[in-house]
Amino acid sequence: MKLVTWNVNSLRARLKRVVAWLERHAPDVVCLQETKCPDDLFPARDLEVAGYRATFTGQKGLNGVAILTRIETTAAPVDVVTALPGTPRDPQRRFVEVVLPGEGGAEGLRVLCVYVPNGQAVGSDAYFYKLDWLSRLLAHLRTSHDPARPLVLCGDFNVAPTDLDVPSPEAYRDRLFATTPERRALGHLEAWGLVDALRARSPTGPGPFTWFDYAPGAVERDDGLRIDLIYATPPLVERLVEVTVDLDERRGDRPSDHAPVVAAFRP
DNA sequence: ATGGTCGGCATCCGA
Repeated sequence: MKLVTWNVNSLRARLKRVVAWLERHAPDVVCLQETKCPDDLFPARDLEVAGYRATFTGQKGLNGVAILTRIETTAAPVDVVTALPGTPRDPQRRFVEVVLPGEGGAEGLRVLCVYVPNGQAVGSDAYFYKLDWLSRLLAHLRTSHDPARPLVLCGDFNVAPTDLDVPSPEAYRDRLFATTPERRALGHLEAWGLVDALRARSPTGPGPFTWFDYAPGAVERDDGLRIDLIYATPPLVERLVEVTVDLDERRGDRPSDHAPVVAAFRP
């Protein structure tokens, strides 16, 4: 089973690249963030032609997430949730969750796809919204899910989990994406039972980075951040083969500013 | 030492 998480920075602007990528790699599960696409304009037909079912929630201009599943290999999603549980309802479209039923009574896979708020600047209202959003995500896991079951939580977390995930720990000390409260929030997710899949297989750094600024030369200088993460519960980590960052997809003509992160699992 | 680029939407904002 191959799963990818990818912040596409506008699905409609990226559609040709996304479809070409899906045809080249044939992933079974695809978690997309920043689709920037209202539901009535979501390119479901184009994705279906490419062989994928889509579960999505979006809004005009900003945010938006989707989970695509390969029709040929994957059962239709059930138990769909399209907003981060909790009150008040989050007005921003940043969360989608599905269950992919297993074959012949086998246990299914729960998939959560998130686009964590950026946070704008340390100490800003947006920063506290980000921390609050992460604590609501933790509360949802604690109240509704079980780390002993197969579950993946993946997406753009807008947090570099450790000093291995930034180019220079000194330069990033207490900066947005690397502050203690942001990292503590990820630490709580890990304490609940999630494992950072890439770091489990690639224990040294710095990097690999998944996001690079559009400013010229950022990719060549390897001046990025690792903020696109695949968290998995232990029964899935047991089946984890490898996790890779497709840096090629960050190059060339009009790429997203994020590279796809791909995890392969044994059946 | 500074600031560079995108996408969506409207001539600026968020990233």
